[in-house]
Amino acid sequence: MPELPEVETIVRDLRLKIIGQQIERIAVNLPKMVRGNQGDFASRLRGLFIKWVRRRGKNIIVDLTGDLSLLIHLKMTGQLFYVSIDSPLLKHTHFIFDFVDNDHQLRYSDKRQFGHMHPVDSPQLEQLPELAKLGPDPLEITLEEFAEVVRRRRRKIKPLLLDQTVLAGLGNIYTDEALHRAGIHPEQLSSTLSGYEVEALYRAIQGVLRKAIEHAGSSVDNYLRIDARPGDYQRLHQVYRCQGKPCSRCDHPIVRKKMGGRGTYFCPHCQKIEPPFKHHEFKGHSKSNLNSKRSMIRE
DNA sequence: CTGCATGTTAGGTT
DNA sequence: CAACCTAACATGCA
Repeated sequence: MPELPEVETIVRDLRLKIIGQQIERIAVNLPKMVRGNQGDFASRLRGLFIKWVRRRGKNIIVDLTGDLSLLIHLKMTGQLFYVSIDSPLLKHTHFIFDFVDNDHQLRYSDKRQFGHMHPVDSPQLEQLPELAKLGPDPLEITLEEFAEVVRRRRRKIKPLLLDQTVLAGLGNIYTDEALHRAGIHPEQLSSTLSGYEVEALYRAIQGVLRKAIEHAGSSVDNYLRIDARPGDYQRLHQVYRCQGKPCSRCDHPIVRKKMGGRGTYFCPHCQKIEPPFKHHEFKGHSKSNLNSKRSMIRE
């Protein structure tokens, strides 16, 4: 569940709490959640100071002294909490970090145990396949670069946007929200998008992500902020888990459809699959082209 | 009991 | 090589 806006919120909140702190000890309740050498995880990190916290796609990177970085991926149900040592332990708490001279703990809990923590020598971070393979951040890519990747590939647009090697950070919620905002059908072939549609999609992705970060992410199912408060953006979802509700733009009901194994939410009325644009048809001024939204959009 | 939720990777097929 | 499909991971919920 945690996608770019949720991970970004966690990273920003963590920065305010743990930068400069020294790790006193770590309790590892479920060693298999550690990637790399499980045996020396706690001893390797003990005594180190937290220098910085950052995000790469949906990964959290905690940079420590001693040229060590801790790579954390929450996958679907991972949660990080920074809470008082007195606060009751949640059921699936797998790691507890204690800090020197501090009455708060950093806790990692993960119901389904898909997430992981991975200590890596900082200089070698970028060579890790899981980071090296990631595409550009959707908030940093330029329109030109975005247009290039979208048009060079020949894939349905939704799975393309979900592919972390193409763009790093979008998940199921924000692809559906962005496609709705741009008025593009999730199964539209990426190579058939007009220049206008590519730009609309680019702005929709960035607009949705920025808004979602402003609202501290979407709390559906699992995600909570590090102080256990929920995010706020789920109230602003236009399509995700809104099946049956009227579309905010055209009033037609939002539908849910299984696509490539995942739930996909869209408005079949204002997100239509457009046929590939053919220049010679346009030059001929065929009636269907003149009357379609597409021909108005294209030069 | 069944099916569904979702991120990612592995492995296989087209 | 690219695109696409399914299974797997583990748990809880309707």
